[in-house]
Order: sequence, then structure tokens, then C-alpha cells
Amino acid sequence: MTISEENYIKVIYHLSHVSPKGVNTNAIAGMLETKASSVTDMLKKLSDKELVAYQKYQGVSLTNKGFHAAKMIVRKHRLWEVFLVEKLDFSWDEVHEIAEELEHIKSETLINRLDQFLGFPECDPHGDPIPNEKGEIKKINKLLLSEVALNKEYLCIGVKNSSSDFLQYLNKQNIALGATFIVKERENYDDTLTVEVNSKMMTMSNKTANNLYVQ
Amino acid sequence: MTISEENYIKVIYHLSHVSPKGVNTNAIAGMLETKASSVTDMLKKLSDKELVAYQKYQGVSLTNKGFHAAKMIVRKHRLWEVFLVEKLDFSWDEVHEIAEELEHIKSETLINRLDQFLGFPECDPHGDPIPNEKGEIKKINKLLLSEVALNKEYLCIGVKNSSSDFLQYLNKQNIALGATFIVKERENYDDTLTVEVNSKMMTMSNKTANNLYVQ
DNA sequence: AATATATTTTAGACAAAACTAAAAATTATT
DNA sequence: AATAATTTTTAGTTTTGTCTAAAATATATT
Repeated sequence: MTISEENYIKVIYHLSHVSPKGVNTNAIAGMLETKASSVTDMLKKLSDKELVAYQKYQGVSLTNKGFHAAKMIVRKHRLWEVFLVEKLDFSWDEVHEIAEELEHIKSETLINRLDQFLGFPECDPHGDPIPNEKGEIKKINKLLLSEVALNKEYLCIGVKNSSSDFLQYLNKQNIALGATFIVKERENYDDTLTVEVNSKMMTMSNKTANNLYVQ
Repeated sequence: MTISEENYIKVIYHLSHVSPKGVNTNAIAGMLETKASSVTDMLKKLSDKELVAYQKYQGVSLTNKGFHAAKMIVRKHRLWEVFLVEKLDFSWDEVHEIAEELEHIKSETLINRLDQFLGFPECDPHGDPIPNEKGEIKKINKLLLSEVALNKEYLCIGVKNSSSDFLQYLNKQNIALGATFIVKERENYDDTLTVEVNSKMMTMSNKTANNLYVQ
């Protein structure tokens, strides 16, 4: 697989969680910042390689082969992110771009040794689960902070949006994985929350709360 | 720079140690397993980018810019090799191929953090020096085991040939960086050596001795 | 010095992955 | 159901890096 093919497979994988009935050409083009016509070309190629099931005008989905390939790419991406944060002291908002390159390094042995070196982590620095060698993903029960009961303690276990803007905002607010939240009040008008974050009070927008996974 | 451009620059760098008066098109083609005509095309491109000084039929050499770029690629390659051997327990004959891929990862920050994480190593697992952040290379005084005085102790500090065949042969003979050698006898006919390797006697061909750097 | 051999370059072509513009199919709206 | 709007595909180009075959230059040999 070329890097380009891998990027398509990965994007189709992520989009098929949102639209499981078949991923749109345009959606793929949007994610890859390319044109729909380029996507069509690539879908034919991936279809010939039996990585996707593709019918003209009907969207695509991954075959078993493509699904497995996608999970291996995600596995690499997330393991490298752990490496960058845990071993090289990058912060969670800096790692995505570099991992986008590292995820295309071919060696299976490399990635399995890296996994071992990192102590077989289950999640990446944003709380996303890391597929194991076989492609199995441990499902984690998670809630959005925006949907949580009042006056109960929750633990921050991930972010739904891992854009560096959002992550930098969280850094500024001292919110990281492992932070504790107690929602004290929910404003009816705009769903603004009053939250105790690590024992300190703050006001949190619904948009923010809606991008924080807790347990 | 594309991966292909980087590979050309790196090969020109290595070949210019052997032929400092200008590197041949054919030599480059040989190293990259491509055709001379492809090399000519690429040399024009690299010349336009001012990475090499190129005159038709006269061979190429690196400009200062190209020279620095080459050293940064070599730096990455060798640091990743140290990482693979020291942290992921690869053996010195397994790392070259993987490092060939890793050396093209773009981030400067990444490589400097990796350098720090590894404790600013001066040599890679084959004893080759690692350029620092500025591209400076610490020159190491080294001799070939084939040229050494009899009955004096020498330390193995590198290999001249780092093909996996040779490295695997050395593994089998329990020769690694740090091994001690005392040459007891040199056969006049074919320069075969009788060597004490880590206090154990062995017979060593001239070809082998000629590929071992000692101090 | 003339010729033979080897090396290097040019010219033209191809595959991969992208693009633009136009055509076709699907979906939404009246 | 007909038309409008949107989405997707096709057809034809472009760029990058490669190739083959032929031409040009340089080097070696007689």
C-alpha cells in the first residue's frame, strides 16, 4: 500500500463510524483536502485491491481486509503518539502531525516492539483506544461531560475533538486526562456548566463539555 | 524535499567521500538501483534547487546547502538506528532498512528530542559518527584491524561494511562493538590473521579484518 | 590521431495521484 | 411528477519520478 492509499483507508475507517451505511465521496474529499474526482479514481483502485466495497454513486465501505488494514494504521498512529508524549515529552496538542508521518512506516516488528517498549498502552494521549496486534479494540464505556449527572465525580478519560486549538485551550484550563469533574449546575438557557475541575470552580461552555469524555 | 530527492542527496554525500572530485551518474544509479537517465533528470532538479553543483558530463558535488541537508538525513538515520538497538532491542544487522524509512520523517523537533532521549550518542550501532544538531561530526581516529601492529590490544569501534551478511557473521563469531583484539600472527601468503578476540583465539580472513575499525 | 568503448544526456513515453471542466446520476423541492 | 440542486463520475491534463532507445560526449586503445 502506498501512503496515499493508506490515508484513504484511514479516512474511510474514521468516517464509517459516523455514516456506517456507506461513506460519501465528498466527505472523503473534505477530510483529505482533495477533490471528489480524485476520490473516485482512488476508490476504483482500492476496490480493485479489494480493500473497499464500492458501487458507483452508492458510497464505499471497507472490506474485512480494508478494515484490518485501517486498524493497523490507527494502531501505529496511536502508539507513536504515546511514544512522543511519554518518551519525548511532547504535549498532546503537538503529536498528531508527526504521528501522521510515522504511521506509514512499514515494519510490523517495529510496531510490535514499540508496543512492548511502551508497556502495551490501551489508549493514546487523547484517550482513544489502541488496537492490539490482532486489531482488537477494547471498548471503553464513556460519557460526554455535557450529559452527566449533577454533583457526581467523573474522571476525564478522553477528548472527542483532538484539534490542537481545543487541546491548547484545555492546557490553559489545566484540564488533562485524569482530571476530575463535578458538575455543580447546568444553565437551562445555553447549557453552560458550573464545574469543579480538580477542586477548582470554573464555568464551562456546552461546546467544551460536549467534547470531553468522562467515566 | 521529497523522499526521492533526499535519497539522492544522501547517496551523493556517501559517494563523495570515495570520489571527492565529483560523483558519477552511473555510481549514483548503481546505489539507488535506478537508471543513469533517471539520475540525470534528478540532478537537474537538485541543481535547480541549488542542492548540488552539476555540469553536464562532469559529475556532481553537493553545495553547502546540499551538504548540510545530507548530514541532517544521516543524523536522522543514525539516531533512529540507536533507538532501534538500544530501546527496541533490534540487533545491529536488522536496523538499516527500517532506518531508511524513518530518516525521512520531517520534524526537526522530533529528531532533537530523540537525540536527547538517547543521551546524545556520538556513534550509531555500527560505529559511524552521528552529526549533531548543527551538522558537526566528531572525527574519530580509527585503524583497520588488517593494518594493526602485532601483539597490541585494540578495541573494536566500528565496521567499514555494515551489510547484514557481514554483521550476522560477526554475531556468529561473537564480535561486537567493544570487543578486544590482539593480533598474534599475520600469514604472509594471504594476510590471514591469528587473533585473540575477547581472550579467545580465532583465525580471521583479511577480508574480515579489513572491515573492522579499531582503536 | 583515429577509432572503439564506455558513460552520460536527450527525447519521448508511462504510471500514480492529483487537477479542471463537463456529463451523468441522485436527491430535494416545488 | 417535473424540475432544480447537489453529488458523483468521466474525460482529458498535469506533475513527479521513472523507463527505453537513441544521440552526444568523454575516455581508452590501438
